[in-house]
Amino acid sequence: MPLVRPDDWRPRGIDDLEPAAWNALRHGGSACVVAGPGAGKTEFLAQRAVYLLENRICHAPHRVLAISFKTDAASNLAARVRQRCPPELANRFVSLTFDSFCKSLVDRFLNAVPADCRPPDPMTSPFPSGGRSISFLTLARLNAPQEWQADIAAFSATDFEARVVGGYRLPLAPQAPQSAAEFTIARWWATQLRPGHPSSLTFVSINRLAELLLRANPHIRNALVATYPFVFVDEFQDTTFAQYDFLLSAFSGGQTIVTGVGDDKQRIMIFAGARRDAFQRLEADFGAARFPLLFNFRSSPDLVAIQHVVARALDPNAAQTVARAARQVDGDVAQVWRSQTKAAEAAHLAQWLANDMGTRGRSPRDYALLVKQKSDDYEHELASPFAAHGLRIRNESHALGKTSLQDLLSDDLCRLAIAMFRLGATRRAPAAWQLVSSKVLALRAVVADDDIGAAKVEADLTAFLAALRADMAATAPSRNSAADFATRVFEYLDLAAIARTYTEYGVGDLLQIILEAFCLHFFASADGAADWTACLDAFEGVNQIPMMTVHKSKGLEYDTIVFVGLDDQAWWAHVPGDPEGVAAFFVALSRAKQRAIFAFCQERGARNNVAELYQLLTDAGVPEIAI
DNA sequence: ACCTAGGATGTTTTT
DNA sequence: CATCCTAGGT
Repeated sequence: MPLVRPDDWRPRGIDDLEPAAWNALRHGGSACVVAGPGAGKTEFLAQRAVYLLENRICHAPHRVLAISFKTDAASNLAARVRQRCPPELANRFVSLTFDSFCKSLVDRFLNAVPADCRPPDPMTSPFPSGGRSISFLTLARLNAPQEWQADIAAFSATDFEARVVGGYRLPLAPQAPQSAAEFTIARWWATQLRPGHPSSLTFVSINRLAELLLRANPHIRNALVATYPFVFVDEFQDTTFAQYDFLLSAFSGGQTIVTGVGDDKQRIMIFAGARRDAFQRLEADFGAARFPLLFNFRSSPDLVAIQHVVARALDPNAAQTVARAARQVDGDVAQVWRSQTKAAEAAHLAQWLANDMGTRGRSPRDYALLVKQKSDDYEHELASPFAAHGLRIRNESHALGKTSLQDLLSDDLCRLAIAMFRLGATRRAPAAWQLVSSKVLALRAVVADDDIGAAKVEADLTAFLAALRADMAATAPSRNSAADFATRVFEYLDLAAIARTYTEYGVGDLLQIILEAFCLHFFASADGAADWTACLDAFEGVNQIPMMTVHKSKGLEYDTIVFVGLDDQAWWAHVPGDPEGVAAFFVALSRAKQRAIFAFCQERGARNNVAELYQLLTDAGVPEIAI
């Protein structure tokens, strides 16, 4: 394998890399970088990007393309690279999600999509129209020739799109279906692309159209390959059929060096259509070499030893990782808590958390409550026992109309409104002012060099905020007063201008969904708040203990995690021996920097199906304590 | 209007 | 497995 050695290069912003990371960073070909929990995946990718750019291994005008699954992962990686190298180099680091990359290709080269598959311009919002999968498969079967009906009946409604459509390449020219799969896929496409109708393409369709576009237009593919000699793919173990096939179609052939980073032991998205063999395919199709990273910068040595027991259950050849973080707590780093009733469990948990925060000087954000699913149920059960100890829970998935707390809090309009209210609640909020003034200038369509227009808008904004501040100071928070102020702020911002200025609110009903969710959450946060700052803190979850599913916790870390509901009821879908369940358990355990607690409550259910998970803890020497 | 059996759903992201 | 939804019946 070719090695590139620009010799004196040192990592930026950190002291050093582990030896395996150096090897992976300097490797001249494609690579599978196997990075367990706490290995510093994002840092590795950022350092490799800087290495390639600074040493002109990726020289202008060539670029490094980093593909992530989630927008925040893509933006975190981009921010890390910007911190680590000069802007003229960082500008050639392109960090996108799979879906935004595919959609940008289809949008840009719409007319190069073969005509019989070309969606109308503009494409409509690719969010799931919902609830047609089952009837769709039934209908397809009823319309199919007799000999294909049995095969079609065997397709599963839950993953037909991800596995079957996602793994299928559209033909360059229309052709008659040759199999049950092709027949059903053709019917499926007929629901996506209806001539004369506004199309509602899913993300899988957009991916397939992007793949077809590149295959049908070699000059576009060649330009893409020439632009990006280096491609990074984060969380490679979760690559779906469609995503892998896109990567293969677009970038295989030897010109592109692909770096896939991930960890099969954290492969928990099979149920949603991820491939089981993504890393093997990367080795086979791109000649990728394997580089297992061995350091764990997150968890204390005692926790790393426990993680290793679980890791060995998932992969008997799993290498022993090297703990680089120090232990900060006395006593057990992991325990199983066994309780009889949910009430006893909740009371003990609340008291223990309140006490631990007090004695160790920790904040609620250092802890996390992890659950398998249905966090709303656990939130309802735990909220009042926690309140009795002065603790509040921030349930990331908390339902707010058609959206959730986490989606509301990351929404641009919500952030703008909250910044307005922060400025209404307090004089000093420079970050909020920065955000509000720039967004309001955009909403009022003030162009960059229009100083007079900008001054007028800012004067108007200042006057609005001064009046808002005076009235908020004179009014206690309540559902009613919150409703009045919300109306006032949204009227000032001007919803029509918002729909005009930000494309995401222009189509579909996102604006309505966000407004409804904002009101629900804002009114609830105002209810009983001592003052407006307390209301806004409650809204944003300041000083609240995060609660989320294991799936959402992937990539995050906390001093102490408490897994609530390690029982057969919560793990109803788990069949003993299924690696995906053990992987979910591994993800939960490996979020902890210092301590992991597993709460078992007899009232919640038995522990026969999940006995193997408790056995792993027992094997690792984790004690069980009756509470 | 109400009952009931049977089916879908749950762990997810994405412009 | 538990819960919610809905088609089809009264």
